[in-house]
Amino acid sequence: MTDPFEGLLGYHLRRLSVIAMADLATALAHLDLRPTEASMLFVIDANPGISQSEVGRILGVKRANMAPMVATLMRRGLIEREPVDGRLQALRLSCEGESMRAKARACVETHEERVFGSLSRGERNQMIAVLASLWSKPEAEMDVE
Amino acid sequence: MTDPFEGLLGYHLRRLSVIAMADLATALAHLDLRPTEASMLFVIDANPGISQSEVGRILGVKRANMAPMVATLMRRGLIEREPVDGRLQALRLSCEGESMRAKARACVETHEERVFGSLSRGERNQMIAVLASLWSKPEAEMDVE
DNA sequence: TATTGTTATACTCTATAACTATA
DNA sequence: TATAGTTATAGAGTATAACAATA
Repeated sequence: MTDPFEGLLGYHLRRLSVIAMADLATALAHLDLRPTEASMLFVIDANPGISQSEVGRILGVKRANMAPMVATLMRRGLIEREPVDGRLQALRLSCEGESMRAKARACVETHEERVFGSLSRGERNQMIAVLASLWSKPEAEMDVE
Repeated sequence: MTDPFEGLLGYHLRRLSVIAMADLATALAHLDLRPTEASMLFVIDANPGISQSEVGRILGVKRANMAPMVATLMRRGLIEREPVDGRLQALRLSCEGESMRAKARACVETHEERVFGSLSRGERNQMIAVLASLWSKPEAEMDVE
């Protein structure tokens, strides 16, 4: 029988994405981190003093769902908060947070090698360029909130 | 600031997959179908007489979650069931199911054009080949149940 | 002993709505 | 009037466990 998904890019995109996410989630669980929490550490590290709304905007996570995640990272002492004005709060990694970020980064890179190791660096970069051009374009059309 | 996700294929894979799935879900909602239900119609159409366990195995959906979905499609008169032996049930599309499958297929193709339209057919096929080689390989290592 | 199909149930992720405090 | 942050809650999607019937 003919494969009904043969020409459907979206189908294959999703199947691989699900497998990759499951692998990443399992790997990060050893650090007691979820994928989104690790991403938050990466974004805050790259943008010290960023607000949590902005982190959510970058990652595509809604304000309402950011609150409990930030609370969790605060409770664990991985990030610190400092008021900028009456409503903005600047987020930064603590020492433990920076240490955790480094471990998470290593974890993610091992994961990438495990899942995408059969592709050369050049092939991966080419894929990244194509994927990024497709998902970072629809910002205007998509309703990110 | 440097983009912390710049070299991470998995990140871009997921971001695009989420956007694509949201677009597909919205499009299929006009037919009152979820993406997985549409996929089921495609698989049953391509494999008349297939069992629901086998459909689940192909799509990566667990037995326990297949039951209510099959029940829904039966209730709507889109698929029919015939006992093969005491435990296997052969699934087939009804007339209405075949009509719905055709509509869903058109819907999916329009969706693919909308999301991936900036890629040539050749680029898409190349992407599909790479993605398929990555996700259809780990069958052995992954625990699909 | 392994498999099909079913039910019940829990957990995660995400979405909406409403609220406050502030710009 | 718009935005930041919070809380509560509802809805998908997916996970496990247990069961009966059958191979």
